[in-house]
Amino acid sequence: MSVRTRFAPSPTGHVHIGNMRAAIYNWLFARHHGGAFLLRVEDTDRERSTPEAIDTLLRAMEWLGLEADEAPLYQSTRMEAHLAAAERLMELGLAYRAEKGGAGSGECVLFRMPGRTISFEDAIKGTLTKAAENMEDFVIVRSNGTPVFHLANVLDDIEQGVTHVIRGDDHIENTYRHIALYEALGAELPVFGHLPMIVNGQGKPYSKRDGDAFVGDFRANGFLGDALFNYLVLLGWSPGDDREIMSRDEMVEAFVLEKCQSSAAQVDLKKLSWMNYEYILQLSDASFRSATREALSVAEIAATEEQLDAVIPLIRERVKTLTEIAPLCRFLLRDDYAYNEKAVAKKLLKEGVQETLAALRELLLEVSSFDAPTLNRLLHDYVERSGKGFGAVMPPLRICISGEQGGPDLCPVLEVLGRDEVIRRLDRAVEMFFD
RNA sequence: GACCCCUUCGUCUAGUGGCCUAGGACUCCAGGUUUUCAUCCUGGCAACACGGGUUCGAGUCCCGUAGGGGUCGCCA
Repeated sequence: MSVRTRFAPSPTGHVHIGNMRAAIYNWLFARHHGGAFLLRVEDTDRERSTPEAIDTLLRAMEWLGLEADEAPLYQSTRMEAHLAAAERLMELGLAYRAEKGGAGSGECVLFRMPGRTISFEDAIKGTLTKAAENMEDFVIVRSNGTPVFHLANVLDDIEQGVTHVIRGDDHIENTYRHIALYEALGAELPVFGHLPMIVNGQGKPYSKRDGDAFVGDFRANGFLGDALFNYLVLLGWSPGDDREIMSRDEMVEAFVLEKCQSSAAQVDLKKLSWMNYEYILQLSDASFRSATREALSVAEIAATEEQLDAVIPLIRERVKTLTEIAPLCRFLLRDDYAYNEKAVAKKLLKEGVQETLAALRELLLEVSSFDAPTLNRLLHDYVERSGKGFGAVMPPLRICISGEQGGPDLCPVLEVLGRDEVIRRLDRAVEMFFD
């Protein structure tokens, strides 16, 4: 039988990276075996499962490139089948009506656990066992007549022909119950594989306060879907060799459950940033250009296509995340940039700087051609003649025209700004800091 | 508390009894290239949780201990 895996999230409006990693592993596993990856939306919790929440889920999957092979199954449409199965189980004596104390009132339907030890071979963790005396009968239909997760989940997996259930290890306890349900329903057991949790930078479980654990937040923070995908794949799995940056094809080819880790993994934003940088470098010129256009638009910085032509080469290999684009471009496209106080204090308000700037002003005004190579020669000559050193010349000039101590290569920046603008900014800064 | 799961550098990991004086990557630190900014190059710091076994030999197998996590809903 060909492999069929599924991602069965409950749409809540946020998609946690732990869930998304499970989706990625299911996708990879199905692709590796030439099987199908399915999506089932477990939307039976009416309160939380809004159209917006489902949209958020779908968008997150699209962003990461996780296309499903069949139309999604919405669990809410399957209630009749779930209840019919409960009836069947009651007829077989495998489930029964009863009053159970607690939240509900009235009779609900409980599934009768078989009363024997249940053991299964987990594809990731090995043999897992739970003794009969530690398992109790559980509710499968509420007293209000709606089916409970366990019943719905198992029935839908059977319905969709799921052969491998790969999910978080917080489901291990559920799996013992689910196995009993499969058997009672006379269905063949799928292979189960339980993934360890993903924890935050402090090694603790992600909580509501760890806002950056949602897929949408990573996107908003300037990470690329492919980069997050690659990072998440490596968080709990490895190809068995030293490869890290991998193409989808390579991942699909190498992905096996046996190489999954069985202990929790901690998210390291620094490493994610590094990986994101590597992916940004691999972006096509057209993709980077449209990313730049969007970043500038969000930051409300206007730019013509000609300006983009000039600015992009300066920043192309300097951004680790897309969110760094706008701040880096700002001074190139507008003159209302702020002067970094620390930079000013450290590099500008120093002995001799005013004279240096005055000298540079003259040279820049007179230089025959205002292009980067010429400007580079000009600055070199000045440094040599004045004996001041680049450290005393370049940084002050840079701060005057950009407000910052760091940034793109200086001479090309001067060229892009043009002579008039550079002189104007120079005069403005000198007036501001030295008069 | 009961039951279940987990444990190699700070982090992600390689390692399936000898190839391990434990390898790679990220981070960090030190040099070098670039006399701006950044990149890049080289080097360095740094781990088998602990205690018992089994074995000629254990990071790798077994048992304990400790620590961490999960589950104990008429949520999913």
